[in-house]
Amino acid sequence: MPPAERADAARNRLKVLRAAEQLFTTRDPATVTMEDIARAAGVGRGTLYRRYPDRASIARALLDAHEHEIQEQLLRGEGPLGPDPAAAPAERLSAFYSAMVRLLERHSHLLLGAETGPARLATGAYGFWRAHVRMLAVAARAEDPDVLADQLLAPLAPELYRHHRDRGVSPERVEAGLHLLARRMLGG
Amino acid sequence: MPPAERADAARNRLKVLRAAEQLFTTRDPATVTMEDIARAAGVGRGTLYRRYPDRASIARALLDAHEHEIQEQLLRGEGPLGPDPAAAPAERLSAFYSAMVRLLERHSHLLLGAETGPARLATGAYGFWRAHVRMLAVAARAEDPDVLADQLLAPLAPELYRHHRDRGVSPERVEAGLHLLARRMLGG
DNA sequence: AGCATAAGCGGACACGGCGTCCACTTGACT
DNA sequence: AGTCAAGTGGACGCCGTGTCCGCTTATGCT
Repeated sequence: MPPAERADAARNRLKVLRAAEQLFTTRDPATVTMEDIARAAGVGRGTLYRRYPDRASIARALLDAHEHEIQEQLLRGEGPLGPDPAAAPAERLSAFYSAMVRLLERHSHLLLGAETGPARLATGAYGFWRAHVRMLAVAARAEDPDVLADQLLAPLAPELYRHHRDRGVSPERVEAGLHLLARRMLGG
Repeated sequence: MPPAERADAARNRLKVLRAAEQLFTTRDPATVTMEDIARAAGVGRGTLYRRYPDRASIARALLDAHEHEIQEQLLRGEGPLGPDPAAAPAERLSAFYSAMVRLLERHSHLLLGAETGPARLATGAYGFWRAHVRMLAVAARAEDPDVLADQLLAPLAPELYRHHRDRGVSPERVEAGLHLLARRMLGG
């Protein structure tokens, strides 16, 4: 097994994560540099690079816990979010959309810091969401689940969510639009 | 009126555009640098910057003609693509989707070179597409046309299209998915 | 044709972020 | 206390960006 993390390393990891979270929520995540984070955390550049190769990996580390929580609920949770066989696919997709809107609302800064553009689609998390939505599409006897899954996930793009919010659109309106999408595309 | 473009300037503009198009289609657009383009075009960096402040503006110049063609058809064309009052909104959206898939298929390299991420939503072209789709949503008596329009445009994100194509999904399958979306969301 | 002028050109330059490397420090284990 | 691997941090080289300015060349006028 891997040797335990050294005390100073752990201390620095926390300093880095705190500083990064602060910076991401304060400024435009795209403009935050590695050096900014290192300086704010009070560590050297080398120390930062030792653990995190780039900005995205730091954002991902910050998101990890939150994303895992949702993934956990999808796999084992109660109600329409979890694998309830009684719930219709459309209902389960709606519940998933709601959970994602909550995630976006709370952490869109991090999501934007994590990956924007093509890289997002190659993420492990994205693969998980796709697998889930694809499964729902299959359950709803959709024509082409592979394509449909990505198309149903497209409106969750973090940049679109931020765009809406910045223009004064409430999370509820976004959610309502997504629920309609779920009902129309997977509804009985 | 502005003085006419000098002959050498015009010559260089063409050299730049040809070189850029070549580079964009050959390599990953994201990795093409200004210097690459200048070198390939056989002009100095200063000359390049004189006209184009960044890579995106070059890609946009290359796209311009194609996008205007579609915009022209939306405004004045025949059939369901144009402003045919006899065509149902769902039908017109399907026609729009088909046109966009053709554009993506032919020029996804340029679209990726132009803007990826948040910037895309602030583009003039995107605003035009949104206005069009919004109008169709209104015609179909949709609940929240502003939000719906963006959600209907989301699956046209160039990065998603490339992602599909790279995984062996045919344009026809993408198009079929979009047509289904159009029918379900705006259909009678 | 010759000239004056402004538009165009292009390379040198400074800046900033990236990622690496390595000599030094510090913590863990005996 | 001693050993040694893990960790640290800043200096360094690289690359792309965008600007600036002295030189060149097209153009229009006489």
